[in-house]
Amino acid sequence: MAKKPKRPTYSEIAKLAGVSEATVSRVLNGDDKVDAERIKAVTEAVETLGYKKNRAAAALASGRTGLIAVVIDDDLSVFQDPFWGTITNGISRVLMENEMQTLLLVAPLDKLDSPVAQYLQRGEVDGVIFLQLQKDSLIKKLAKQNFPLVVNGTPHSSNPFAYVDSDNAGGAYAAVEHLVNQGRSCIAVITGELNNTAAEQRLDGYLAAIKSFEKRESKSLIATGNWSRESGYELAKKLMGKNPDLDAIFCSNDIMALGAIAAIQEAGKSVPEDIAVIGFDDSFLAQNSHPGLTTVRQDIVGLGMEAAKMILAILRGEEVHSEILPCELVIRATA
Amino acid sequence: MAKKPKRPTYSEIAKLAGVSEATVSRVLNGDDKVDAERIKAVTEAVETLGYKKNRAAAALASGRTGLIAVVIDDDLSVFQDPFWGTITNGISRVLMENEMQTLLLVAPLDKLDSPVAQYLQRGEVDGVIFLQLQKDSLIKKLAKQNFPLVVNGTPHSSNPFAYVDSDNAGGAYAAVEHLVNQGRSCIAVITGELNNTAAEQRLDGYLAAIKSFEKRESKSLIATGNWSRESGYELAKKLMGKNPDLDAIFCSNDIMALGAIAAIQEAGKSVPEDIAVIGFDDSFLAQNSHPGLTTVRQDIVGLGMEAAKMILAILRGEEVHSEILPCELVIRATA
DNA sequence: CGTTTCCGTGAAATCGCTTTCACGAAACCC
DNA sequence: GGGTTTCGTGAAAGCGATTTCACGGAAACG
Repeated sequence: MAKKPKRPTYSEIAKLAGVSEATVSRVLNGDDKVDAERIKAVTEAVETLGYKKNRAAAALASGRTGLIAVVIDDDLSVFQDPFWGTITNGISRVLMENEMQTLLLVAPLDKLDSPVAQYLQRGEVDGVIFLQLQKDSLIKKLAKQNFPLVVNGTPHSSNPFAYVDSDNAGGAYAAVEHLVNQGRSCIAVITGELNNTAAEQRLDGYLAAIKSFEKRESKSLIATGNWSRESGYELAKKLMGKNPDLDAIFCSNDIMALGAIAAIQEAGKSVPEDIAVIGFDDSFLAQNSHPGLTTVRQDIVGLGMEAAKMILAILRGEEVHSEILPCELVIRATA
Repeated sequence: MAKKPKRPTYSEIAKLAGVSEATVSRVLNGDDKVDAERIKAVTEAVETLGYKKNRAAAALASGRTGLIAVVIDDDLSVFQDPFWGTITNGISRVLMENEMQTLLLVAPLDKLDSPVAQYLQRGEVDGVIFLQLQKDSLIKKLAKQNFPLVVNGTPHSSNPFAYVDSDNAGGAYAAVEHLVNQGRSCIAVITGELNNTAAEQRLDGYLAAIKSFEKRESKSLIATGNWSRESGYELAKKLMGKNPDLDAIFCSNDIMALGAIAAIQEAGKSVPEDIAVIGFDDSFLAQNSHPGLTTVRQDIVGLGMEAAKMILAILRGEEVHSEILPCELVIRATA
């Protein structure tokens, strides 16, 4: 099967460098209390022999595997969404630079004793990054056990675990601000499902902006959607019906924005002349829409990179604080 | 950091089952030449102790890591594409069922001595699945070394490695057949970049169908695109210009199809009344387009699952043959 | 019935690295 | 200056499986 070129081991390095294997280990693991000369000798020996550590052996001896699990919930059409691919890219990049590997765990998370749950608690990985926190019972359990973990997305209550998230509220605020600057005065919002913190935060950003720019506030300008194109379409219709002077809609994601645009155009109005529309995510959909959808972009790779950095910090025993990354308004044709 | 509930080892199992550790190993690794009674005893002991194998130890002793790498090229906007997330899902599922883990390697593959290349050859994984084979120098090298690998996508020449792919030609054929059945007679094609085997195969399928249904064949009906919306838009314009009686376009992906539709509508014609359009991929884009895009769906999860099964078979030392999965025509509004 | 082959089994070596422990030398203290 | 710390170092004991090897009994042979 595989060839056997017999890779060098500590034994050879130790011999060549004229030190003990223990010292080789110390040097290779960055233990500082080693004589500079020996460090140099070992480093050179490693170099000339082309030594690469055997991870399995290291893992067995140390109990640390060098693996970080990225857990993705299996259900849903999660996989239609390029989001997780992008964030995983960011994670993987940072981990690789730090000699750690990314282990992908795709599985349903509902049950506390699911294979994944067991796997994680079995010490097969050093830490875990959750890409979604809807079903957080497992996360809570692990957090309670003090298992190194980082979550993507803001948790509901003041949970005890570190997380990374985009500045959803800030992004929404910027979107509304842009609409205001364009002279829009009757600005509506179509939210996502409100049991979701991202949806909440985007709504909060909208509300904060409306208040701070003293635009019209009204229940009739707030429509609760469910992220789907359908809901964007229907709710835009409703909003237009209730508010004849409506001149802008901020949608909590791109897909709903596209639905809303369809509804507006069907009603014989034009975008953005009559009604401006802004989405959220800057998804592939937004990038390939016509007219080009103005939207709020998240730094998804950045989220992944931050998450990875945080888990590494946790493993080093450092105190970590959650990170909120800024969003960027991408102005195209619809607003 | 982590707790120490001291997991059971072979030693405990052996004691409880009244056999040697060697026998425990034999049972747990499916060696058949063990007395049925002892197998039962060991199995029960494993059960009552809740034993789970320590992978690091197994890896060290056996030289097999239980890890399969999934390699994705880092450059490009690969990550905008949900494709790889979906296929990885399929891979992961099958591997998990077989007690193997999915290791994600995201990295540039151009150089033969890139970190990833080194990593793979270092025996840190048992096998590898490549999700893209543009830059196949590394793949060829590994294949030459007899390293267990599977590739997604049809390789150019008769390369010596196993691959999985969708039946691109068959899907294209079905699309054209559908157009023919609808009474279309002047059917054009917009291809992808032709250095790409998928683009080639889709074109081949188109050509085969045109020939077999005896529709008009002409260079002027074949436009070479580059997968982008822009190229779909421009080429559709050109095709309409050259062929006044054009009544259908088959596009090699959804994005170009969307571009083509825009061009057609701009020219004052309607889809599908005047000109029918079919895409390829059934991407998120297609699923959320209006009017609904008729397109060809690949079984992407299936590709992943097949790839995983193949690598497992290779590891078992079995002979494997490449797999071509059928595509399915998804009929919506545009054709 | 004696001899040879076959087979299931356990003892023990091994995989390559980490880490504890103890030791001698150097540095510190009063 | 004697005694105590501190510090760098190497020997050696694991880590928890796998796998080779040799043994003894059963089966097969002549």
